[in-house]
Amino acid sequence: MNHEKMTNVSRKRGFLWPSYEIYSGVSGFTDYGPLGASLKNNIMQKWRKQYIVGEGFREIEGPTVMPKEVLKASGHVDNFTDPMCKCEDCGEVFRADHIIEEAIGKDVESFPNEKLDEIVLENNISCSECGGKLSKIWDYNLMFKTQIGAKGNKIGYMRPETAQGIFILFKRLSRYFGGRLPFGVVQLGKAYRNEISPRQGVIRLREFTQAEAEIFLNPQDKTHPKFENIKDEKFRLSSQDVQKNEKEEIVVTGQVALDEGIISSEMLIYQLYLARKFLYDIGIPDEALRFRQHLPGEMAHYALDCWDVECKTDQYGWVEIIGIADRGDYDLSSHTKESNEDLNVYIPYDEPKLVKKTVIKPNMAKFGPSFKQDSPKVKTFLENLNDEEIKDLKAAIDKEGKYIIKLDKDLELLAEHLSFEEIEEEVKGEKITPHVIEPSFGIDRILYCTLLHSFTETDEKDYFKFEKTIAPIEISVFPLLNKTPLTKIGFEITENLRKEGFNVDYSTAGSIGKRYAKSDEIGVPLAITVDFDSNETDDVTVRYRDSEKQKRIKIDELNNFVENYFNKKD
RNA sequence: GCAGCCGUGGUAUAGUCUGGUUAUUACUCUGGCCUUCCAAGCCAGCAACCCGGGUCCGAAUCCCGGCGGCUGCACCA
Repeated sequence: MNHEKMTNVSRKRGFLWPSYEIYSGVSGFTDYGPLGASLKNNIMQKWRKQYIVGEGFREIEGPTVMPKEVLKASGHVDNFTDPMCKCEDCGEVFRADHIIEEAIGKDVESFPNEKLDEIVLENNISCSECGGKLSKIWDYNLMFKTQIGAKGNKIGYMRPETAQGIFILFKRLSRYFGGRLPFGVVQLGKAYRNEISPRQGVIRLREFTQAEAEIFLNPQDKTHPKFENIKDEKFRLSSQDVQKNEKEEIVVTGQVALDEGIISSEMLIYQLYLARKFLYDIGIPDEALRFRQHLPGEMAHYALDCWDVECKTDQYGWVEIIGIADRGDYDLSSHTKESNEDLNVYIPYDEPKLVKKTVIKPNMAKFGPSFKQDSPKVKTFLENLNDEEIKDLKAAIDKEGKYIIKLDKDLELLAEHLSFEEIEEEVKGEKITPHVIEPSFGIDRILYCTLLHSFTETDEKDYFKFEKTIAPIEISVFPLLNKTPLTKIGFEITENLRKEGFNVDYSTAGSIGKRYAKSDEIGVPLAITVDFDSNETDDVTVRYRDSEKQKRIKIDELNNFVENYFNKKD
């Protein structure tokens, strides 16, 4: 692990570059160079393979510009802000709640801005730098704001997370999945947050890539069919208890974590397992990872429970790279309220439930004479009673022979007006608002950690020891010298491998040693060298990046050999 | 956003205090030579004073503003 060397190589070789460099750059943005872009794509492809192919989730792609209503409902318009104020003399900008707290020693977090303005006036709070007058307080919202359409009266925001795009499609998605829970939907794409002062390179970007899965499930049933397979997997956990009481991290199996209530559900544990498996497959070892539960005050406005996967770095300490949250029904309920669309599913019971209940049979023949024009009202009243009220009514009539209905006037209901019947009713299911378990991956951070932990220093060389399935370039082809027929053979080999779908670099530049060194450095797993013997013996040298061992392979068998090596199934 | 330090080819740097010839050096990179494998050698070449303004006969160098980087503070649902 060596941040400094790694970032140098990554800049030099074309993984990560600062954005808008020729205009002196803008912080909080980053460019992926040729190798970085490929690496990122490979990581995202691998992610798709795990969640879409492996778990049967389905992918959607929504717009990145969202109308205000969506983010109002999600809570981002109101909660994704900081109250700010500015000194009218020196221009210094402050967090309003902080400067107030400092001045009067009272916690005013989540007070409305008007209230904060009042407090500033009443307590005569001034600029802590120059003593100048403070401006009115405004909200600094971390979302990028824009307008939709020419009139400019439709406010839009760049989405601050990809998740909302899935929630707002819930009706169509639940129909797509046949109305059955659980189901999983994923979205990969850009999200935007206008950070006040981003630093730390690719760790905190204003525009970043997320890969999120939203798993909709029955709140009564957070089990997972594959939990059985992973219940003995061990997890290194830093729970709320561990953090609050400054205990050692605990290492427990999934089963124990469930039994002792450390993690609340099978589904959540299974997602922790999947997240770790993914990271392992792209070359981030378990030792570099830990699971940390959010503390109550730290939790986002929507979360019931949240576990971060954190990765160890030498430069930034433990960095959050994945958040796995139980969002409860927060989002679907909020969107139901805001949009007036029912975002729920009908859950049929395994077996219809037989519910015993008492129903009222009004004796309509007696109604007319007794209630006259009030008859329909009495009928409606009786029809709208719930089980509890029917019981009370029956009890009253059994005991006292009458029941007073209080409508616009009191009406006396007698035993002769109605009869009761005990029936058994079949209830087949109920409507519920699903809960959501959300694994949310920060792709840029994960890519950084992949670079950091793949970067290997030995006595001979420093290089990216990528897992071969994510290496941006898979094979290097080198004629030993820049001469025919070596170049001709080399070029043919390159073309053949490219036809098979391999990402191949062909180069004749510089000495063979230099080319090997560069090829290793950018993490190409295999190099193929054509020499003067190749022309006569029809074979070439294959060299492995990690061991630097070489072997001769017949040119005819080359495609087969590399396909086996990369285990490519297309 | 604030404070301190900093910004010279792709990389690492000399020169800045004390303004003055064609901006130093090494590596890298590109082309060539090389009949045999791990950054070799030889020849040739590309390539820089963060941006804008000011002072001055003259600015990489001094002054002001901006942008960016690092560190600290603040911020990071």
